[in-house]
Amino acid sequence: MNAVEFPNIKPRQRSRRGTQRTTMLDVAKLADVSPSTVSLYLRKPEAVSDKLRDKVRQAIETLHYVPNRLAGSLAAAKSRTIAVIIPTISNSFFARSVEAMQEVAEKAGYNLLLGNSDFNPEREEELVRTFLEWSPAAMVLTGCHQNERTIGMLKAAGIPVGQMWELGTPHLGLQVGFDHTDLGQSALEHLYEGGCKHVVYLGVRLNCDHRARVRADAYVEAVKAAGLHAPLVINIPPTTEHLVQGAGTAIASALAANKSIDGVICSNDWLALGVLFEAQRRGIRVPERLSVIGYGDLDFAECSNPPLTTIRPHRWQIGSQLMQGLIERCEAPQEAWPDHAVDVGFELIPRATTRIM
Amino acid sequence: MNAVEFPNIKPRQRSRRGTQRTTMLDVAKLADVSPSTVSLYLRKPEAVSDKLRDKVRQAIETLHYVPNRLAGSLAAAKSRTIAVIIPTISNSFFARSVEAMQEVAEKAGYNLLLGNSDFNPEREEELVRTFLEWSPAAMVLTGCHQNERTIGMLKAAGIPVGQMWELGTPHLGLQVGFDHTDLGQSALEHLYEGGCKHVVYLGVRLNCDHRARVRADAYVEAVKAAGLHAPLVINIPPTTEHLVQGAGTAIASALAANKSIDGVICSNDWLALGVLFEAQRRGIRVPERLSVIGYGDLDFAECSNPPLTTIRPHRWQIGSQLMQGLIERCEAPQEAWPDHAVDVGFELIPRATTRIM
DNA sequence: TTGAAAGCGCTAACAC
DNA sequence: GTGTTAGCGCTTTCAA
Repeated sequence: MNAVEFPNIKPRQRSRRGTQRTTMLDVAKLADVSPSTVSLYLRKPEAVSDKLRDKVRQAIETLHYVPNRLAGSLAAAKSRTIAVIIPTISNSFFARSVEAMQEVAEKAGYNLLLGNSDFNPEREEELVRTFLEWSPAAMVLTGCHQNERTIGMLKAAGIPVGQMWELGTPHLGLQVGFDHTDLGQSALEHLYEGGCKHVVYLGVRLNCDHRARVRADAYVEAVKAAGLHAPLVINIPPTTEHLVQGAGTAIASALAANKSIDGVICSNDWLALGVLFEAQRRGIRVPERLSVIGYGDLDFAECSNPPLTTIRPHRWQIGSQLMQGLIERCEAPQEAWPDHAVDVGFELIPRATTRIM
Repeated sequence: MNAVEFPNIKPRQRSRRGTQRTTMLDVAKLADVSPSTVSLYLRKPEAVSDKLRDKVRQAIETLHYVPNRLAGSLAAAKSRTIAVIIPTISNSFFARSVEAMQEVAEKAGYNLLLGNSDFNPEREEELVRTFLEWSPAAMVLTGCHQNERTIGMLKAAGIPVGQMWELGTPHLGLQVGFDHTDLGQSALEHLYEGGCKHVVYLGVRLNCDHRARVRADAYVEAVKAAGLHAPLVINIPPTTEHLVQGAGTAIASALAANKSIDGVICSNDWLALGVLFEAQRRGIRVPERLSVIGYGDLDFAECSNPPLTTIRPHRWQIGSQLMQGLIERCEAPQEAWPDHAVDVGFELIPRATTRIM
């Protein structure tokens, strides 16, 4: 049996499945203008007459109107979100770049969708696929070791793509980074110039961190070219929790196996710190008996004992320049997106863990 | 003069402002089913018959169809994005929690929109406002020092809200964190128990980092209660780039001003490291002459010289538990969102920079 | 189990 | 400068 049917008392309370949310229409009604005027006001306030501008502003305020970006982006077929994929957040190298990107993006009215790939191309692919569903205005990737499918999706998406921290192929649009081969060579040269006769390379995750791998490879080639000794790359097992510890252990056993080692290039400052701690523990004099060079110029590098010689990447600059360029592209026609690479370089900071002769 | 006008050859190439993008309609046509069947397939594949399921799957594959989440979220009046606001990314404390949240969120099919407030309530407010425009499914904040307007917006939004790293008021929904007052007291107690007679507190950004401030205040109260000496809170000027350095300088001058100081509680392990470096430089024996306790249990704490006594917050757990709870709330009716606080505690790790008697 | 149809809240082309 | 109107691509009743 049917219950007594009330006629629709409320004359269609905002449609079949209304959300009660304050909409642009509500604002328009209150301000006594058309919805498109409200829309225009929101996008180009200067194109609205003073009188209406005031009315609209006031209506928005009294209603606490919050525009729905979902609807806006859908209608405009473009969003103001930029997707960023980094290997890991817990790494101040990338974190600083992300922070820089946030700052730049926000000023231009963009939001960041963040994901971490954990140095895994398949996860990167998955993230790109998911992020693309949000119609981002642009996409930022770390390095240039994307797989085929990722590249394909990105090409098909037709949005500006940025790659940071590395220069090379495949080139997906805008690159901001520096030459890791150059960096690896510079580190070795610095140690040789300081009088080292036998330099080893200490790294972690060399199998998945492509950039560290490139630096290590550069070291190997440069050692071969110099011909003073055989190259040795030590890859610390990635028990991430005890990275610093691992470096100490690794260098200790290398030193035990080969007494002639007198220089270490570390894949990052954390490892270098571990080496320094170990040297201290064993009474190995740094830099006389063992020279150490790091990478990153992290906070502690300047005041460790002794202060660490290291190589400083321009972490902030990488992020801000890339985002700047990307946003420009977002607001320019696609024809104005030539492939472009910006080499921001790096800086070798000689301190007290290496000798200068 | 008008050019020769061609009649509309292409019969309305997907509407006035079509985006050429492959849509659900394209898939439906190819699979020879209705759009709603495709939609259903995407959301509940098991509700579609085997035959149609296959046809749809195949059509999606051949067309490389990527659903448009913007449209989906708009139509459904809910999205699968969760907004996260942290003070700063370049801080492995929060970074680890974010990583944990990412992992949990992703498994459940959610994406993270990230923003950093830089410890500034006004920036936080601005971020909340912006993020709300995206109709997030939930919102995560750090700590519980939101301003009135932020709280108002959040209440009005009617979405699950999470607060991490701190327990207290205002309570906006789900809190996962620990008691910083307890932590401050524990640190002091530990030093007193080790025989310290005069303990100072070393911090940074105490004016904006509420949690560090709470720990410092707890120290002050506990010192007063013990009555052995006057409390002293040193607030390092926030020249962030040389945090470790700053700690060394600060402790050096404190020690010079008052020779009786024999213990330091550091607001984080970085500062503690700076103190350790400084002690080494000046030949101050740790822990005999000066005991040091940090906070964070960062990577290097275990293998510094001497290994650092510190307090470990459960960074990963905070993120994963909070996200877990939030997602549950997203999928439950609003009535099932009682205010709830989870105290995950912390762990004091005694190592070699403090004495145990 | 499947399909038709009516929006979700907004933008943008166009006319006035 | 302002309003009218037709979608953006999807979800979700509702009826078959």
